[in-house]
Amino acid sequence: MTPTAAIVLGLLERLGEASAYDVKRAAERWLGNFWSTPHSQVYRTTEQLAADGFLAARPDTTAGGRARTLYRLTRRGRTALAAWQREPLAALPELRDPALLKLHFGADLGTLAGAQLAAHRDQLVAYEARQREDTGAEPRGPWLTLRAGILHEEVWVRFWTELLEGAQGGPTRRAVGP
Amino acid sequence: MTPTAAIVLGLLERLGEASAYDVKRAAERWLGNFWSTPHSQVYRTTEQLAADGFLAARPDTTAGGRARTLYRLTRRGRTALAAWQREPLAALPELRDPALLKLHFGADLGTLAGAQLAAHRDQLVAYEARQREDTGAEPRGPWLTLRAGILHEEVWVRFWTELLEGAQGGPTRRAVGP
DNA sequence: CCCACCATGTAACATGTTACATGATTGG
DNA sequence: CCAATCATGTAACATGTTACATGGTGGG
Repeated sequence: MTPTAAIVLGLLERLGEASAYDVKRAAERWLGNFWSTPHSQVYRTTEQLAADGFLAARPDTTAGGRARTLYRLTRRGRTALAAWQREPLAALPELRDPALLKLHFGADLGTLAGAQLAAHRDQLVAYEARQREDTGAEPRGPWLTLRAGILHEEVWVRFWTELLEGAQGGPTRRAVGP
Repeated sequence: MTPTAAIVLGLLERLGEASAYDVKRAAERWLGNFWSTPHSQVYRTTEQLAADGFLAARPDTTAGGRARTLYRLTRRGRTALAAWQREPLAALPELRDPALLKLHFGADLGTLAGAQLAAHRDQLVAYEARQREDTGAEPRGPWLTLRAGILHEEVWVRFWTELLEGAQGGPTRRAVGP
């Protein structure tokens, strides 16, 4: 079960019968915070899952609008999703941030830290705004992932801010202390 | 310039002439902290960079040992690396953590948070040990990326700890406050 | 001398990214 | 009615992952 497959199954459970495009929009709305899934990926995955019997596909016949395919979970899909939800997960993600690569290889601190700091600040503001919109009524999952995003953005802001301040102090000083 | 290409060029600048395997080991040592690069990827990239004129390749002729190819930067490679280092970078990384997916889709909090917490704690301990080994003499880049790793692990530990405590309080309570 | 592990690759396949194409819908 | 945008896909290519293959080397 690849992450994308889990996303499609999980969202279709919520959406009932839906098109690949619907799934893509739901993914943006609910997961866009920490996981992006290009639409081409979603189309490929729905097709694959249907071929493997996890989804049932049928053409949409409603009058008007372009032809499209609707999907819904089969019993098998539901079972697979539930099994995936139950499995624990000990694997850790990598930071894998290109900005850290540049930092490692000696990019100019002021330039890099300035650009990153601005971008992370914007992201943090956007997340906080979204968090304020949250009524607290919906399931906890989405709220918690948003909180994770906020915590990490706070760390990035702190990290690049310290670097920037250190860079202003001159290149011979150590930027941050232990 | 893909990230992998930048890694290969950056490491070869440091290593002088080296084999793909040497580059892979250096990547593990220096970048393993936040970026993994499977050896197959490194072999493909050195070959590609050589074909494009960024690296010069020559067979290793030293007696004994298996035949292998040694690479070094060409002038063009050096120029490309310097240009990459100068470019600012405003793009942000995604968390893209499978554990957050499970969390979003309602995995059991106790199980998931327990497994993640243990793994992140181990990682944090390992990073802190490595940081203590650091003499402070080497270039700052590697030290700074290690620090970034530590800050993020601390956040993860905090995040999953709060969830775990919230889960013990019972599923009707909100796990964490704003 | 043989087994395990290091070193050096190649190959197949899955995933992710980018670009192309084109039919509806809607706002100006 | 035209342009922009939403919706619905397909295709090509790059990257990442996993598995295979096999030659050296060093320790028991």
